Amino acid sequence: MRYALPYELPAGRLEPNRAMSHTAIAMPVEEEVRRPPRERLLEAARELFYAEGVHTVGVDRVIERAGVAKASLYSSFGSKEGLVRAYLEEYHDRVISRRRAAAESESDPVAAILAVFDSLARDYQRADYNGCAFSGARAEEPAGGPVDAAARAYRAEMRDIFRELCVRAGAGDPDLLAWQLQLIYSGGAESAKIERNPEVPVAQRAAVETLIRSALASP
Amino acid sequence: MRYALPYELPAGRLEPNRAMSHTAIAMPVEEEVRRPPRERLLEAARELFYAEGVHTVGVDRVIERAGVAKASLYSSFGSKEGLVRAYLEEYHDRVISRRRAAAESESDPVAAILAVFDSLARDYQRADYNGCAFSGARAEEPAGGPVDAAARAYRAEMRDIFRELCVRAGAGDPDLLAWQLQLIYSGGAESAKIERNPEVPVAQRAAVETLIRSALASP
DNA sequence: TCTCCACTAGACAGACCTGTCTGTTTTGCG
DNA sequence: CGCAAAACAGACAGGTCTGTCTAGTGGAGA
Repeated sequence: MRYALPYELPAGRLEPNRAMSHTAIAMPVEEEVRRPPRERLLEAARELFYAEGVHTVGVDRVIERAGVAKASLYSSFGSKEGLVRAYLEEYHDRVISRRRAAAESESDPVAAILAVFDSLARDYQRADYNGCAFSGARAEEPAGGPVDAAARAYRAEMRDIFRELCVRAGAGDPDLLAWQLQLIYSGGAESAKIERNPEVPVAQRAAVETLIRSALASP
Repeated sequence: MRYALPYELPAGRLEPNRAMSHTAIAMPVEEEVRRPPRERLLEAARELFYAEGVHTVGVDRVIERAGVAKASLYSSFGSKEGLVRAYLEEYHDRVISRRRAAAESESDPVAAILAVFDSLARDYQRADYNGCAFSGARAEEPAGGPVDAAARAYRAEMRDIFRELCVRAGAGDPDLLAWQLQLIYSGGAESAKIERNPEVPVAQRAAVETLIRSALASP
């Protein structure tokens, strides 16, 4: 049925899509290859869920921002809950790998711990910083659900990163120090989210240094 | 029209209400005076909003738990948002006054700071502990709203409590120490909410002691 | 005893939200 | 070119949510 074209189809369809793929003069950087719906959905979900909360944002707003049909969402993720799961999974992997990269950029374990916190503090400067995605998502539903479990897994992995560095640094009680660092880590993210005050990263770094120094001094 | 009673009204009305105000044998403690709807609504809101989130819980569930008509909610609070505001206000006053009481139970400022954290740690042991109500409510809506402002006010007041104690304790930089204590405070609440691990209050207390000791040692 | 008035019970409107379904268009590939 | 699979647009069903409204009830005080 490609013969019977609607009357003004060309104009009507070229307007919303910013495709204009092949004009006479080729665009120098042709990076306008539309990424697949699944990726665009995940990106839209990341932006909207992170900024406004998982519950507040409806699927209609997600598909609108992604520029995708609703059926694509349900064929890719099964349900809104599936999209939320994928959103949190992507967040988990992305943040953990960035923190690991920060840690591995320093060979000295103490410097590595400070690099992890500096990596966190750099996030505070983003205009759209809104705290930890797990902390936010977890607040929107009662305890014991799948989001709760995902948040625990995320925290456990962060704590493992800290613990290994604390062992390598020779802390007297590496487990205790790892827990303490996680207190600062969560508290910093939460404080920066609500206060947006430059004192937060300053206090955070000073506290980390003090706690490490104290842990290294004890036998 | 009190003459024309519905057929089985007595049974129908006595069952849901646990009134049974005056039986033959008087109850020794007649504390069953039904508290006014506003109070019952606030109590139900506190339980439900705190446990499951402001957004998740609908007004129907609140009035059902309160045993109150919907019109009473809207005449007392104007809207659901009004009830949420009142819920957060009550939380603010209740928690702040408990922390102040803990601080004032000790004349030595360092002991007072530790008492504030012990007061927080006692909350962790409650079966229904679910973190800081402001942290939870704030996560359910975008930044810049009234809940955001209420959360900042709550945190500012807690920080004032800490700062005054840090000044009295003679900390080298009382502002910095107050910020550090708030990092531990928020991080402890968040960690205890998700992990429910007895290591949290242990690490919390140790971190507070270390940070205070370090702040007192510096000029 | 009578009269307000706060309260209760519940129906209802209107908005919104998730998830399904239909039909059309685009696109990738042989 | 031609076909099949994927993606699009959007209507729609069924449910839930907030907030309003009506009708009736009970108790306190004149």
